[in-house]
Amino acid sequence: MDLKYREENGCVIVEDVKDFNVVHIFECGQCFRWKKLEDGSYDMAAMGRRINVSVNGMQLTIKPCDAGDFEKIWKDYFDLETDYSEIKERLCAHDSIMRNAADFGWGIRILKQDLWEAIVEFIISQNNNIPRIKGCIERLCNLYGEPIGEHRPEDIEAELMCDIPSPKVLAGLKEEDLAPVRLGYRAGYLIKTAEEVLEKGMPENREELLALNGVGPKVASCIELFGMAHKDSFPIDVWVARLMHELYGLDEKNKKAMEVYAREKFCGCGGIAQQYLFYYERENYTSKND
DNA sequence: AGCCAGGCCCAAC
DNA sequence: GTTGGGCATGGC
Repeated sequence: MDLKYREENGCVIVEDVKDFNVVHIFECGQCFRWKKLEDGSYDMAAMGRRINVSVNGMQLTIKPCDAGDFEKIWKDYFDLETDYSEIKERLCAHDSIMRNAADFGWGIRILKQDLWEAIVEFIISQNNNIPRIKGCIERLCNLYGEPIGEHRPEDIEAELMCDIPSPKVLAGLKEEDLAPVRLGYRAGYLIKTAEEVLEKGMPENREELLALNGVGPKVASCIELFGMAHKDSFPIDVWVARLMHELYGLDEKNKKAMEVYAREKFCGCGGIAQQYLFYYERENYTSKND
């Protein structure tokens, strides 16, 4: 795909961006640190940068940003060279359930996040709920992460924007050092995993992910999907298991059958399908019950 | 107040 | 290889 973009006033502006909605992307459960500002744009510190992202019509603005950073980092981070319309056509052609889910979360894109960040965040995510996960990660970053970016007076929380702490920093901690973060039993997982990564380097495949302490099949799938851009990876948590039963009639306990179904029916992008379904199920479930 | 959450580890089969 | 108990914490 040919990306039309330009630098302007320290920003990069991308034109003709389709299938891109900041709420869908940042609130669909694939990431936990993007902060919504009052104007509807989103802020984060990551990849050694601090940026703000906004969309106006089909125009995406990343600030501050230059062409070098855009080409090197954000083009892939936001998966801008993938045609999601074409993927949705294939996924929904013979699947009215998927059609509803993809109509609902039409602007979702699977982010290619920093691998170490994905490892840390999805270890924390296990047997946990999304509001609390966000709090844990924010406390962890504020306590042990590197501050990033300029303090902008218009942003009250600007000075608190910090990156995910490095393996080296986390490997040097004791569990009691993490007590203020309130990670529960996950604190030990995080420290041991940081030690393993420091010693052996970053994992490169599923087998190496599963060897990390606190990483099982579901967390490994999330790391593959959101930190390695494996769009066929199909994480099955309690929400996905429930929806595969409710919507597709599969046995709620049989994860093997769900993996087979996803592989055979979801056109080689089970991870994208999963994210449409996950967002659809969660938003409808929570709005139904309050 | 109690059930639940983007599950995993480990021991016992 | 599979199954089940235990697990910190706090959102709702």
